[in-house]
Amino acid sequence: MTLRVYNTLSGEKELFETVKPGEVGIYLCGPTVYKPSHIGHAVGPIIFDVIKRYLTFKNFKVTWVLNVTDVEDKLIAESQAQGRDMLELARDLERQYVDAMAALGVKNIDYMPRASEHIQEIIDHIGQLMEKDYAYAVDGDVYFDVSKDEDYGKLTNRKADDQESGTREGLVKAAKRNPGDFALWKAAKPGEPDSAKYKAPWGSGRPGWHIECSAMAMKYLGQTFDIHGGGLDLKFPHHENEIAQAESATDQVFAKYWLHHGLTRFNTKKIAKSDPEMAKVMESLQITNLLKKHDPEVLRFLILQSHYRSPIEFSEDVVKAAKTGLGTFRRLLERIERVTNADPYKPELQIERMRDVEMDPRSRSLFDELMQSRVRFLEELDDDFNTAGAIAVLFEIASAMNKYIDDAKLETHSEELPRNVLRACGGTLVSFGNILGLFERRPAAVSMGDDGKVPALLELLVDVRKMSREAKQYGIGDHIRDELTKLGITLEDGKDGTRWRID
RNA sequence: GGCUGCGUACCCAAGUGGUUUAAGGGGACGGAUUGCAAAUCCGUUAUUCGCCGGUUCGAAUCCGGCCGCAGCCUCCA
Repeated sequence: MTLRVYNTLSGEKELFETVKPGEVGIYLCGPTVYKPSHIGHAVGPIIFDVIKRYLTFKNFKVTWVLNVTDVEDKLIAESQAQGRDMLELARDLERQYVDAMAALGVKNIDYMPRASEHIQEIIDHIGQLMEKDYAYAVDGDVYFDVSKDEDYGKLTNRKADDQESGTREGLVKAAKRNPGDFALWKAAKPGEPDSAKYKAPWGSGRPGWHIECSAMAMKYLGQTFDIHGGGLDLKFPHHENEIAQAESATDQVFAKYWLHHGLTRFNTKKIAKSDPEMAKVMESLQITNLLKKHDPEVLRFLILQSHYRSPIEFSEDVVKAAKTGLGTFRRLLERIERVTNADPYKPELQIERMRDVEMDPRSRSLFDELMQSRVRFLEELDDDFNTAGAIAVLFEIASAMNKYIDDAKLETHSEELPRNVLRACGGTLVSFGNILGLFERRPAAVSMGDDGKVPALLELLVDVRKMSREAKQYGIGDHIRDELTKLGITLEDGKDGTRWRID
C-alpha cells in the first residue's frame, strides 16, 4: 500500500517519497497569538495530528513543528489597545491555544518554536539573502526583491504584475523596487513596545511574518523537508514568500509537499476576525467557548468527517449530527465492555491475531468482514488522508459488530469464543479510531455539579421504576422515564437491567 | 481585472473515466425487538451527481460554454 498526497505545488496527487528514508519532517503554520483562536484554527492541527499518527503507524519517524507567531503588527496593536505587555498577552493566548489543542487530542507536536525566540536565526536568514543580493535595506526596512527570484509565484501560479493594482497602490512604499517586494524586516517605529524591538545590522526593528516561518522551519527540519502545511488562505503571499526566501537563500528545494487544508465557514463565509459580520458571532466560534459547550471529541470527529481539503460549514446542527454519530461508537464500546468484561479503551487483542483460531461460521464471517474493512480503512488514509472515507468504514465495522452481538445473543449468554472474537474486533475498531485520535479514552461523565449524589439518586429512581414495573404499574415507570428524558437523561431497559445516560 | 477551488438526496458528506445503474453520517418513514419506549438490527428515502453541449465503447468523474458559491491578489488557519 502506498501513500499518495495532494501537492499544491503540482496540483496533483503524488506518490509520497520522503527526503530521508524512514523519516518525515512536517511544518505547519500555527497561530498569531493576538486574539483568541476560533474553531477554524483547530482544523490544521487536527488533520496534521492525524497525518503524524498515520505516518507513525506506517513506521516513519516523524518530526512535527508548529510555530507560534508572537512578534507581529496586529499583536503590537492589540497589546496597546488592551494596555498589556505584548509578550504577556502572547503567552496568555498561546496557553489557551495549547490547552484547547490538547483537549482536542492534538498532542504530538514536537516543537512549538516562538518567533520571538528565534530572532538570531531570522537575522542570519535575512543576512544570507542580502549577501546574495536577493534583499535590500531601505531606511531600516529590509525587502525581498521578487524580480531577482526567477520562479517566484510557482506555488500559486501568479505573476506580481498581473495582480490587481488598485488594492495595492495605496500601500506601495516608494522605497520598494517592485510593488510585489515584501518586508523581511520592519524598522521600529516610535511608540512601539520594547519587546517588539530587536537589534539588527540594518537597524532596530522586528522580522516580517514570512521570514519567521522559513527560518524556524529550516532550523528544526533542515533546508529541505517533506511536508509544509497550512490553511489555503496562506498560500499567497505567505507560503509563496517562504519558498522564495528559503530557496533563494539555500538553492535547495524548501518543502517537497505543500498541503493546504480547507477553511471553516460559518454562513458560507470564512471565519475571519476582520470580517465585520463574523465579528458579531466570533465569540461563539472561539474554541475555548465551544469547548465549554461541546465534547472535544465530537468537534474532532466533526472535523474529520470531511476531507481536509474541503471547507467545513460549521453550525450547531452539524455539531449535533456529529455527536449522534460518535454516540454510535460509544454505545457500541459500552456494549462490548458489558459482554466481554474487558476495558475496550485498552485494546490488547487485534482481529488479525485471530486468523488461525477455529471459529463458528458467524464468527468467521465477522472476521472476514473486518479483515476487508481493515484494508479499506488503510486504503482511505493512503489516499491523501481521506479521514471521511476512513470514518465511513468505521461505521460499517460498528454495524457489523452490533449485528454480531444481536445475532449471537451475546448479551444474554456468551461463551468464550464469541467473547474473544468480539474483544478482538473491538480492539481493531479502537486502534483504528486511535489513528484518527478518536476513542482514546472513555468519554468523561457529564458533570452535574454534584458530589456523587446524582448517580445515587438515579439508581434510586431506577429502583423505584423497577418495583413499579414488576407490579405492572407502568404509569409510574413511564412518568419517571418521561420526566428524566426532559432533563436530558435517557433510560434504557435492557435484558440485564436498566441503564441511564446523561445528555 | 488576474489566480485557485467548489456545486452530489431534506441536511452534512465520500467518490474525480468502467470494481459504484453513487460510500458513510444526520433526519424522516416502515418492519423486527420492547408492556410502551430507548438502544440495536433489517428495509425505504439521488435511474442520478448546478445547467447546456462535446470527447469516449463507457463520464458525477475529461473538454468547452453558461449559471451559482467560496478563497487569494492587504493581515488571516
